[in-house]
Amino acid sequence: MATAPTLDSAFQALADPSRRSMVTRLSRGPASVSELAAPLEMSLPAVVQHLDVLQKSGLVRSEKVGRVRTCRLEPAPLRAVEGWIAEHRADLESRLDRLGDVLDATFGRDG
Amino acid sequence: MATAPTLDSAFQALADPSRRSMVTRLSRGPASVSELAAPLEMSLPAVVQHLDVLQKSGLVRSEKVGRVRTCRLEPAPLRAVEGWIAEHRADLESRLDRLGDVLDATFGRDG
DNA sequence: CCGATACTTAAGTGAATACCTAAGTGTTTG
DNA sequence: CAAACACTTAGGTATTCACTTAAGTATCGG
Repeated sequence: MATAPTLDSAFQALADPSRRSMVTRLSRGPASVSELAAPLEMSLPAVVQHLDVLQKSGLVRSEKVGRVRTCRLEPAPLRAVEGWIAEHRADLESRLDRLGDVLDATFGRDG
Repeated sequence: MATAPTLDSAFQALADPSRRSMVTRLSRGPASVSELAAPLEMSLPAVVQHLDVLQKSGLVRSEKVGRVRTCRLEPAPLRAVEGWIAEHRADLESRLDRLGDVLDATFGRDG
């Protein structure tokens, strides 16, 4: 479970709707802090705190040029989170499928 | 964004390693509260609190028969979370792919 | 029917979150 | 060079979170 610390902070980061809205915006391309802040009805420092959470989780990277900080979404942590869920859903659903088969075999496929 | 409230609580629920360990256990089949608690080094009430979080998020459902409560994983919220991430990752990566194409076209495919 | 089992409820605590306002620090622009 | 701009830092508050212990409440097994 070496990937656990990343999953923790990534799931945590994605748990907040404001941060998900920032991720949605960034999935369409890089953006400045002000651009990320624009649709959110909160102070700029609050937005920056959300951005910190996203950066600490590795989901977002940013660099400052002049006075504007440009933020980008990172694919890797997104893939890690998607992978974790996909595995568990696959385990669950294959088991549910087999259960369906058993029920079919026991009671007949057209019940 | 009608699915947002579910995503909130589902991501939140999955942000904790104890709760993810419970989900992992349940992806292999139904389990009682004590079975979920066994590998976790915390009190039973703490485990039940985590279970409540999982249930309120819709990820887990449970029913009590006699004195034992049996918990199961629900596929739907797992699919919703996976879908949200898949969409955003797809947007991001297709954009990164196109960026790669542009760089290739500008500088040549073998640099 | 009595003790063990499997939770369940209640109440409390310390740390982490999600905001805020106010006052900075560098960068550009007129 | 002064004002506007894009953050950045500092500090404060109210709520939520992740636990804890202690004391219940229904089963079930002998």
